[in-house]
Amino acid sequence: MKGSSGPSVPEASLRRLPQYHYYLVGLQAQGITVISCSAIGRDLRYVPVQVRKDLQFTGIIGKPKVGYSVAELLVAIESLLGWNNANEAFLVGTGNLGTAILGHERFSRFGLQVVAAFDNDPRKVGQCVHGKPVLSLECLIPLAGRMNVHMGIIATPPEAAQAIAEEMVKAGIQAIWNFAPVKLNLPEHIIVRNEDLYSSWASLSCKLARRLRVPLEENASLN
Amino acid sequence: MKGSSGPSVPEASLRRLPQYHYYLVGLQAQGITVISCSAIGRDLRYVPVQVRKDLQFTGIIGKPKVGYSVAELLVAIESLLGWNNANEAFLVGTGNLGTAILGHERFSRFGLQVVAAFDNDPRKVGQCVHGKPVLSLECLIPLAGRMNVHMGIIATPPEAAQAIAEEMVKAGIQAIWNFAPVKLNLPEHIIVRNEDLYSSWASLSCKLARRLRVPLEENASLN
DNA sequence: TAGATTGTTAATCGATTAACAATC
DNA sequence: TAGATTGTTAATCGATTAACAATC
Repeated sequence: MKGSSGPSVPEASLRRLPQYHYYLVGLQAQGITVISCSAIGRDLRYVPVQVRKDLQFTGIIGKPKVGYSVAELLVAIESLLGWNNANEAFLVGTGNLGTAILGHERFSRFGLQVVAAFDNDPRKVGQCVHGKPVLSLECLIPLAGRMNVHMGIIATPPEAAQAIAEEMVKAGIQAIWNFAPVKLNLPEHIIVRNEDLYSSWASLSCKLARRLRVPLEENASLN
Repeated sequence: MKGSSGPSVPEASLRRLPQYHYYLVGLQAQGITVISCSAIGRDLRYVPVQVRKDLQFTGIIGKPKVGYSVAELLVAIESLLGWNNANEAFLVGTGNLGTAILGHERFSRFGLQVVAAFDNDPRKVGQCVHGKPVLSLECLIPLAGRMNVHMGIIATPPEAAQAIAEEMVKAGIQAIWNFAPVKLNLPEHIIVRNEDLYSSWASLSCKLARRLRVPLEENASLN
């Protein structure tokens, strides 16, 4: 039993959907109203059938020989991703990264609204960062309940992340976006997304090291 | 022909290796010198055989009934990921995100050393951000050649990303870490890693929307 | 109509997991 | 030795791609 909201979207498709979204917004700005899988695939470098499979999860039905309605797709993707109604979120940790996230006003267009930030540094508490109040960590639990916040963002040093996450769970938060490079140990039902920059860096760094290590002539045959 | 550096590591393992690394550093700090797959798996929530498969790519051979040498694993992972010798990198875009990356001094421990930042805002050029000089974009190509820099980080608004990436390629840069939410169109041989925060956000947001949409009783059976 | 494009079923591919022999 | 743990081969699973019928 998968609930009443259709089949669950595979992680891989979920990662591509925002790319289609960004692309479709661009098309709409150019006044283009219909688009085919092959055109999307050409511009975004995916095979057309993959685009088709992904778009099927939106429930939008295309017209053979014509394509899909750009406007319909946009609405459907936003609805599928939950971007149509705002998620209010708390952010903990107002270092460099936390500050950057607070300042990224573009997020608000995609349903993410950070309503308050938290820090344990008394010099920061009481200040505003990018227009958001920085509060003491002790306020997190009482405020989350009162404001009915379901989402938490962790941008603390790794050592603090687990404790903060547990606080968030106690506060009734259901989904956590974790920017600290630690695996969080939390109850099954909490939705966690780890944004591990070291993992990404590893991928890049490994491939470059490989490239620089092997003789130049071999590079062509390397992927 | 896959080059002379052993079999290429699958992306999925590559993403887990930094997690093992972080975990092993912690063990070493506690004075633990050997560790088994089952212990790693228990703490990091992976099945032991997966840990074993991943660790095999390091080339380190464990001792049955004992486990793996923590020190050996650390050295091997660092070498595999190319973290043992510094990659000098250029960063373009000194907005919130670019500033955060520049300030993340922890990266330098993992072989990433940003040597210069670039921006097209004349008010920023000539300043320093987190100790790194901000230069005019025109300096990128000549400097990259002279300093032999192979890595570029893009932290610009999406509209600028493609043009910057092309500049980087002209400058001889071989690997690009792209934080702008656009698919870059570049020659095959350029190594690109997209750090698309919207993709991550989509995954989280979709799952939370689903959770909040379905009746509470069904949540238990939802994953 | 003819041809391009969608929708769908089947085949392929790669990654994860299971099973089990080898070893300290 | 007995038992835990590694290393490896085979089975499973899911995602991608190929093939083809349906449709405007």
